[in-house]
Amino acid sequence: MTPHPIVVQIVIDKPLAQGFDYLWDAEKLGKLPEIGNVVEVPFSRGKEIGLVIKVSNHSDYEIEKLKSVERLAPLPAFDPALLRLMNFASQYYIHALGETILPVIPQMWKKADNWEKIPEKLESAQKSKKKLDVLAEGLITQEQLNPSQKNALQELLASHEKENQFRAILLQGQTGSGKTAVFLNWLASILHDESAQVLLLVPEINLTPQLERRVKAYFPDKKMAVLHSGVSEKKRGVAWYEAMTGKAKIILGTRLAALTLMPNLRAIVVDEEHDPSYKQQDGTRYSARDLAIWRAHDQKIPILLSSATPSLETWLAAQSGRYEYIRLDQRAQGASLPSVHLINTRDPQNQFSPGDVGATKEKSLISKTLANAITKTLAEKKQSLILINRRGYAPVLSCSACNWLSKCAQCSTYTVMHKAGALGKRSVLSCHHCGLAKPVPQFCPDCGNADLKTLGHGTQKLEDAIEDMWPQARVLRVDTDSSRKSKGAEALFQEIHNGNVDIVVGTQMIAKGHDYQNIGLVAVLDADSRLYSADFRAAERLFAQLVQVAGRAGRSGSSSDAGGDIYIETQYPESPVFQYLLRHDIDGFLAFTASEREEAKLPPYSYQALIHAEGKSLDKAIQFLNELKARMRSKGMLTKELKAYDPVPKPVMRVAGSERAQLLIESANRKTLQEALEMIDQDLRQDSTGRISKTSRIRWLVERDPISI
DNA sequence: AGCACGCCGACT
DNA sequence: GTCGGCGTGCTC
Repeated sequence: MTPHPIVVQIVIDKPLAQGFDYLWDAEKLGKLPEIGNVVEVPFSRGKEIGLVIKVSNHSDYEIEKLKSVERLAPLPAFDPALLRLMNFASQYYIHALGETILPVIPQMWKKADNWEKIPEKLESAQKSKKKLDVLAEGLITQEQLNPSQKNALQELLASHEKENQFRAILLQGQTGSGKTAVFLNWLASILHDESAQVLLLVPEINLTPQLERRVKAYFPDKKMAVLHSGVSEKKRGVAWYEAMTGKAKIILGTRLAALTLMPNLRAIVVDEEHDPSYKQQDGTRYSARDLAIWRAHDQKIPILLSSATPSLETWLAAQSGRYEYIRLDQRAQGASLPSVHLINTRDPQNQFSPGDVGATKEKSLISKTLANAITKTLAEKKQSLILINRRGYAPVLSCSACNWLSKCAQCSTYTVMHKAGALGKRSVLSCHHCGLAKPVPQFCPDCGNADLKTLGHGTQKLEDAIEDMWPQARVLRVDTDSSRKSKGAEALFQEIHNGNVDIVVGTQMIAKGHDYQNIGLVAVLDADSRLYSADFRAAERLFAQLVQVAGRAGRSGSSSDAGGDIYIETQYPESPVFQYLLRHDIDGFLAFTASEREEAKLPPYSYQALIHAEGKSLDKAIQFLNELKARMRSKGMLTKELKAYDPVPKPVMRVAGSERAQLLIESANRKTLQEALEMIDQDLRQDSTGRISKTSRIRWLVERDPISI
């Protein structure tokens, strides 16, 4: 053993708070260790991929017992800026450092056996990429900016001399106002510097080939790396490598891209910054938008947040001057705002009566008023989009004789009836929470009665009803089921673009990220289901979705007439969500929501965290959380500053056989909450005496800034 | 998180 | 007598 062994501390992808020390054999590995190196180490009986977080000559552990680093990945070391971000994320979201860092490494780099063969792979990827570049040529690379866009761009560029400085900018503008063109032009100016890299974050569902092509067309001579879960493993591995080596200048990706190493990162754009998909819902439950802002601040670079309906947090920051505020209210290309129509479904005038021609009251799932509007839209040779946020045929099957309802065997939910597909597949009852599907029974399992009825309706049933009502119309259903069956969502969207469809029935996914040219009407059928929810953010989300949906109807760049119509069926037309929407008053709605939240001391006027607990029985989960709360009290943590509510079952209490509960913790003070969460985490991890009995075998998780409660 | 070790109940 | 339940501790 050498007198001065090189010792490195490694973190691995396990929920272990500490790192582990290993010896570094510089001769065998060919290099001295660097903080941020990706390595393979022996761990327990197997091997693990880890990251070097410390290099020294000693270990608190017995040197003789140290194992050695096996291999060093042919990757640049994670730089200090990225490690600062990882450290912050790990602390803030109360997750082990290793569990925060390692999941960002693409699968291709997690197999150490591949490391030697990787250069070839990278080369073959280069070649196949060339083809795409050729395809991208010939696309429009410039767009005419209208005066409003030019102003916005000027404002962005004006403070450009403030290099090396954090700036947060909210770019707020209606759908169709041309936000994308503005920020792409802004990024272009930053990319004048040959080595500069920019990060463009988009919500999960918005990253379509369309957008990718558009960005590519803007920057034909810049290398772009696309990072999202839909990209093949190999491509992702290559893109990630190109981002971290600085080769790729434009990194376009979903939330996971926010944690990618970019050595020359100079600007960040978060498109649709309010979108809930920026919040990761498993693993480290981070908000990619919030982390991006932290990163921009830390690295002293500008970040632009773009949205038609900003999150309340961002909007307030812009209102108060903490963020720069750029408005873009003029719609591009003369497109005008759609007219919003609220259909009061309680008003009999809006409903079919038995004597009506066309559809009977029983048969029609939509109001008479809406049906008339669709007929009119068809006559005008325009397309209609009909949204209902429930896929399948019907949300539940029931027995007309006894009170049997189709329930999932392992979850506390009803199973959704899905009708047979074109491929002769059987109709099934499927659970949308655990995925379990079984054939639809012929007879009631409880009483044997053959008369089983569906309750409620989803996209499939609506599709059937629409086909019945307008037999001559071409109807297309777009939801995760139909896009799985055909060649994916893109193929379906293409059908709409090509004008091969008259009426589109689908879930929210139709409304995202696609600019259709010939939409005359958009209808939302189940808005009420999300209006009065236990989740205080439901109205905000619904509003944002409705504005987005309305934007689809308003896009009519090619035709000169006014924007289309949006119809919303509701029992509560007087609700503020709809009233502000009627006036297209986004700021009014946000101001109203802000005052409500302030009064109720809800976020962003307070800070929250959820402790999730999951166990074999609900009682055990609740008991665990009660014990935790009692411990918090006995430790004097529950003060005026920090409030713990009572543990409650989760909205879907039982999933895949385990039962779940949650405890909400709230404080007006961010730091108080942070400290409390750290204490709770330590307390729960401690394996010393006096800890909460592990007898109940509860799996628990701390979630910071939950977006739905 | 896994996984092995080890200590108590119903049974191939 | 064992199989296997799960509480406990450990992983450099």
